[in-house]
Amino acid sequence: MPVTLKELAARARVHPSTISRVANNDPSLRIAPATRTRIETLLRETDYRPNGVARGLKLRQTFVLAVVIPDVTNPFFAALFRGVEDGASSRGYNVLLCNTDGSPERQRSHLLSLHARRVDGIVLASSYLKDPTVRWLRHQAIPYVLVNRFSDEAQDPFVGSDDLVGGRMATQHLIQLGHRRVGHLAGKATVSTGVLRRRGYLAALADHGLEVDSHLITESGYTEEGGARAAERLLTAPNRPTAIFAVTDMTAVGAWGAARRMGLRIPEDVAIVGYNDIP
Amino acid sequence: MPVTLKELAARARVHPSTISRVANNDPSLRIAPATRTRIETLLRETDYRPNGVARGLKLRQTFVLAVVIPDVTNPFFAALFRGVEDGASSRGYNVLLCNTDGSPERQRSHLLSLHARRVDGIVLASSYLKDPTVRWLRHQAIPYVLVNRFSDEAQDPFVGSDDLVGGRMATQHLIQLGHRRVGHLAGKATVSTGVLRRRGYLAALADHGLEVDSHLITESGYTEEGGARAAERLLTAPNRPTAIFAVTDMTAVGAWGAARRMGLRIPEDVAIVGYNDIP
DNA sequence: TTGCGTTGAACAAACGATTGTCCTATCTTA
DNA sequence: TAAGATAGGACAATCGTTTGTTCAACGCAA
Repeated sequence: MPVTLKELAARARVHPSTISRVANNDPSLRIAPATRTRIETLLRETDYRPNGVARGLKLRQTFVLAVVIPDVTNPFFAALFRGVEDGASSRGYNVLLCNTDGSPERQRSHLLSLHARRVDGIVLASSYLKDPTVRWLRHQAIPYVLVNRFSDEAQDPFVGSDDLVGGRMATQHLIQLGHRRVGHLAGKATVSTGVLRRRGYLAALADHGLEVDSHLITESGYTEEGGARAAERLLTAPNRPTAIFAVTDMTAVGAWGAARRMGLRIPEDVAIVGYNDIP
Repeated sequence: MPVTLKELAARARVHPSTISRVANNDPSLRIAPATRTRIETLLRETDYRPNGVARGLKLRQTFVLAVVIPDVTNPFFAALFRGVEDGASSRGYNVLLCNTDGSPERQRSHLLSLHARRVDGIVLASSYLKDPTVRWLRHQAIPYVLVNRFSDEAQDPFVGSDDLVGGRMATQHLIQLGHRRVGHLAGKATVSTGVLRRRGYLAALADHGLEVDSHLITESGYTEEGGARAAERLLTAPNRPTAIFAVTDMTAVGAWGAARRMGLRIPEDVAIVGYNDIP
């Protein structure tokens, strides 16, 4: 059992508060040098470290953050987490990681749990449009920031890329390579990235006077398998696209695999562009 | 500010302990049905959830686990984490994720922090041979399990693959394909996986009466870049190997990239086998 | 009416740490 | 030498829950 203030106090024959003040280097403490030395030695000998739980209760600060993402095996989110953890741990924080798999219920239950745990802050990268959980979060006392995806309806703290512009640029790139039939593996209509990147795709087509062929747009979700299935639909259809803009890199990878399995060369037979910049 | 037992007690005109007992469905509580209903209604109305920090202090159980790995952007460790988190969160636990980048100091500081936080358990997947941090951990009251890598010197709880047999099988596979000059991108001598897989490699060579050429063994570390650099060394040397056994999949990926850049075909010019089963 | 068993809760002591306040010697100074 | 200052810590409340114990009021039987 780890040592407590009370035990140390008994050993040093002083009051626990005195130990605490020495350990925390409280400037308001006036203490005899000899006593201070005695206590400091004791602290070192016993390798005392204050109980973080008790500390959290008293200070109302846990030094724990949380990152909520769909799935950490997706390299994009793994990298996102690393960024947070690197910054946090160097400042004395630890970071909880929660995977939602895109399930609103899992997200909700995770957030309730994080709230009860009194984490000091939440990075939420799996929000939906008009997300009830985000709505709830707004009324709680916990600082939070939405990442990558946002939830409309209100101004939440948000950091992410401009998906509209990004989707437009990606599509434009394909068009400028000479492609006239550009397909889109679209994200979900309930997620900001999906909606905006699709809108960017449409804008780019309009920019170049290309007509929208609804058969060239198919929902893929955000997984590799989803991308593979969607790409297969697109590429087996009559009059298939010569290029594809995939809503994320993971779906692009899926599309890539599907195209290869169908014997298509990339980029000669079909060009593929993703979105995320994963390895 | 979230609601507390004391506040609810005031509103329901009962003692806090009574609220607690109703909330926890304490069987030892005898209570008038009317009072119980009143309290239950109140609990629902206020959406009361006990403060996890206070609870953790009193119960001496935090319902927090921790996973310590070198780097979550490595798909192998990301998958490892997902496994833990899936099992944990369905049982009411949250999981802290710590990246060490293979640095003993970062590992040590993380473990001290986790200890102070009174996590309920630690999954450590970044231990060294004769690891002082593991040595320390053995004397603490926290349950732990070593994963993937182990630390010798003592019997720690461990789960992982048999790296000796695995390394042997991988190498054997290459030999049976007809390769006579099989190179090895070796892990570090300070890590169990590195040592054992190398030993497995050597055993396989011996099994087939092949001589060990020390030029065919080069340390690569566990990163993609390390694998690339090491493979480059191996492949530019005179009398280069026709096959390579890489200590992990990430190094194999690096080797793959290096070989391609050098204009070598895989597996015609050089065969590559990794270890981990990542996507 | 006295005594006893229930009912229905209140009480209080933890869990460990933090921090504002109070107290008692020992000096200092007039 | 009496009063005030200062040094050196002790005290105690608090953070929000949990849980063993106590207790008043009531009902019932003898």
